[in-house]
Amino acid sequence: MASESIKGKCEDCGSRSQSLLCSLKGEDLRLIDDAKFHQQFKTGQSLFYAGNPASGIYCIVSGTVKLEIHDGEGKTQIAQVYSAGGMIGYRALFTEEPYLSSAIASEPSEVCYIPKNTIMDLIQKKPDLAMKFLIQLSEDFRMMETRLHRISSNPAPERIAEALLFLRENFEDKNWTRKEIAEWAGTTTETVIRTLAQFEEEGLIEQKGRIISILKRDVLFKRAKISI
Amino acid sequence: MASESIKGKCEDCGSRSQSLLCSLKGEDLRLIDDAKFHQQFKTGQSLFYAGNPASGIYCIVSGTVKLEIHDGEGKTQIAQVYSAGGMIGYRALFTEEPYLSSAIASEPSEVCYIPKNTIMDLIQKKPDLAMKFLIQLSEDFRMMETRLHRISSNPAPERIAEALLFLRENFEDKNWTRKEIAEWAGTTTETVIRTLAQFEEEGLIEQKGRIISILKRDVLFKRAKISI
DNA sequence: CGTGTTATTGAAGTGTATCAAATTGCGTGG
DNA sequence: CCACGCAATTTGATACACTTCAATAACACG
Repeated sequence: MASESIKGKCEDCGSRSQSLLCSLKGEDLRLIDDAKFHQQFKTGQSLFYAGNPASGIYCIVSGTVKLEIHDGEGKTQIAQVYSAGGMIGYRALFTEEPYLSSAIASEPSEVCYIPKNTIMDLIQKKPDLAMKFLIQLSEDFRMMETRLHRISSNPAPERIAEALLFLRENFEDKNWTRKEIAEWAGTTTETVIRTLAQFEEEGLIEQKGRIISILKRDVLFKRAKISI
Repeated sequence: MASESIKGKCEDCGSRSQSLLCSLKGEDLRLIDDAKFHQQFKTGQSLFYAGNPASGIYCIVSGTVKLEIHDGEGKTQIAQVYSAGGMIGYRALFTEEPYLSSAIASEPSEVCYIPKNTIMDLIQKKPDLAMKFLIQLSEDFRMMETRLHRISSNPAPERIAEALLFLRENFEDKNWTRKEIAEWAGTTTETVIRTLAQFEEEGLIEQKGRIISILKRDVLFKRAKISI
């Protein structure tokens, strides 16, 4: 199980500035402060599983958490990834449905859990908070729509190039496994390995053991067919 | 170009009851009534194109409209489909980004265009309208996430079975072309045709010319691996 | 220092896309 | 109402990208 630690204050939280919720001030911030639960997760541990009822949201203080969708045959798709300042499961605030995906810490992570009703009360009080959620949701939606199209219309090398870029640009310090890259790109570990070898041969990247360095970012972008 | 017609009243609109927006009453409804533009589109005509700036939303009065994403090589993906009561482009209310997809009438359709600021004023006035949008967006998001996973982890026959069911259950009276089924399922027209022939051989469906009848709905569901 | 995950390589099979060409069916205009 | 034209459908042949399975090597972790 995840370990609970002594409550820190939102005021002192390093990722507060990036977070939609915790950028609140004064009285409002204190409400969250009082209601939240602070937890730590080791790599591979799960915040929640698909099918679990959703009763609150998770704000990431540090680390990286991935949302995985599993099918019956062991295939896993990484639907989304969040790091410090990110907010997980907020869609559940507005629907009664259980989680669609499982949340797994991809590296040691600190997380604050905030109960649903705390947020809902806040939204009642501050209607412009709803607008912030709308903006966030709209952006996430757009990204999901883009991925749907890319995954269904691009061959594996394009998707892998895109995955490399996306994962590196958004999570600079993290080293992703080939399995994770595959699960993000919607392909297999073996195909990722073979494609990375190809990219290395072309001088686009360099592999030192498990570490991947991007050498020609611009060429890789072209390869990923990212124009938008 | 689409033809504009004489303004009807929202009060008299047949699809009002199903629509998030038009289920408003009294004064609020009248605001929309005054601001809206009523248009008609023939099959294949476009409401807007990907890349166009978004300045309002479209409410479908009758007919069917599909959102298509195109890549550079002529491949098309149907991202979403809406019929009477549906609302298109509402995500644009909350972001400044241009449309990601093009909206095409899939059969003769009546549409009401409502300018962005009319909606935004209403949300200011009625904060719970924001909540309705949040709910709608959350549901659409969930569906998109589900599709992403399905498209990347299921082989073509599963996806086609799923497409058949989805398109039939949600748009009963409409006959979809094999091309449209392919564009929804993320495959090619030829594969759809061959797979339909297979389904027919198995007695799951029946094809009379361009019309597809579903004979064994439950078996088709199993085939589509829909459990959730 | 073992043990399990991650990475790598090879061989084989196949699902699907692609291309091409013929046919059917539908809507439109004469 | 019929004929024309175009789009939708169909079928076949071919190619190959990718998955799958299997077995080994390298690495991280307790």
